[in-house]
Amino acid sequence: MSTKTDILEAAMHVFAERGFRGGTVREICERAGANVAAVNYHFHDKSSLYAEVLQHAYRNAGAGEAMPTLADAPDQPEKQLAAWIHWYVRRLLHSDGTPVGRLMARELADPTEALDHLARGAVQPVFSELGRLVAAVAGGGLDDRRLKLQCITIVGQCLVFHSGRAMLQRLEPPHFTSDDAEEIARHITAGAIRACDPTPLESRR
Amino acid sequence: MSTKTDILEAAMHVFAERGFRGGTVREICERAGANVAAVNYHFHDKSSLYAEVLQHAYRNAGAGEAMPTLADAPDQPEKQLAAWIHWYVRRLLHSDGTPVGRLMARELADPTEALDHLARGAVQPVFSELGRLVAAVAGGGLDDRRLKLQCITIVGQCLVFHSGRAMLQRLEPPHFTSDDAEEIARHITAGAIRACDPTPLESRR
DNA sequence: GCCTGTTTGAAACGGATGTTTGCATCCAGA
DNA sequence: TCTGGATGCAAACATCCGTTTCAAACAGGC
Repeated sequence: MSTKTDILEAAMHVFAERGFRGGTVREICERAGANVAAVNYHFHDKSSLYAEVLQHAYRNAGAGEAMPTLADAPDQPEKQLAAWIHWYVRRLLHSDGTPVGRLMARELADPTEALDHLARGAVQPVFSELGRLVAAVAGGGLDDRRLKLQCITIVGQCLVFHSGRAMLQRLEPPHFTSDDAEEIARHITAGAIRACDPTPLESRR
Repeated sequence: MSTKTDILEAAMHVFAERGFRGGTVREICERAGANVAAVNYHFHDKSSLYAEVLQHAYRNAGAGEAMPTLADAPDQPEKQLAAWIHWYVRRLLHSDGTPVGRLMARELADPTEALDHLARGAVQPVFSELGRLVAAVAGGGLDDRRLKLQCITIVGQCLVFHSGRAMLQRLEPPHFTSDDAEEIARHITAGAIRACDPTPLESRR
């Protein structure tokens, strides 16, 4: 039974590094110290192995800190929103352990049928909680579309530091690494809270 | 000379659909109505063809519409920043013709050596212009790191509507399509201009 | 120890892919 | 008309990949 889990672990890293097509079963098996035929014996084929890798990765992803929610402190929505953004940024940048972030990015660039299950099961709850937090900070001053827009742009600001990392590193400095997660989170939080302020743009001076 | 451009055009669509590894020389040539050896004759090899496709796609993206710059109206930085964001969002979402967005997303998820050239040649100028615009709107009230942070988060907010599209469509409505480019751009612009306001967060009420 | 079902291993298979080769074709310019 | 370089084409080549085969090694119940 050790061989099967070894292959699963090795496949997770190989698929995260090289993608589904780029990752070869030979590299997976070599990394797992197993024979080439082991993949087809323990899993039916390469595709089934990939599906199990995704499930395994997402199941073990929430092993870290718990997501901050509005219910934790209903009277301090701004503090909870800040905590949520900090949690999300740290989750994205501190990819110690399972490289679930890279697997996710690859799924977005090249969606398979596994993305539907992932969206409903793992992403929607996180997104819904962000919606509750933003709505609470805004105090009901946002309609559905503006609320959704605000949530998407918050997530986008966090995501770009991970998904766009390869590009950002090739542009001119200053650069931002995982050590700057707190600075990044503070910046995004400040912008998000200001955006929830119902004051019109023209009267801010 | 027609064969070379035919191959370039066909390769752009094939690489956008299937990625660099997934797109085969044979499919490209079949689509271009050329022989398999044409790729290695006109371009050195598959990698060089891919690099030329990336540059060609990014250069011709949103052809006809020039990037708004600060130099166009140095006394109206906010208006120019709004124009820049609108231009960038429209460029990302209205991918009529060249599928530059999908190519970039794939390149970010799976960087090749072509990304270096792309970053220096095509992306850095666009990013630098955004930096000038944000600096002008802020009126010199931002240091290097905060300026860079602001630019990255602006780009991130635009990008997420494209790179995260597959996921966003699978979440709960309301959804945003390319028809909502103007609404999206206005939302991002409003947030960006507020973020450049040097007023401390606590005194906004 | 023997039998039975499970797991591992080396090798090979069949197919796909990037690239090369050798020759045919075209087409200005002498 | 002849020529030489540029281009196009069919076929072959070399390599890599996922998968299969089949026999050996193993584990546990009798």
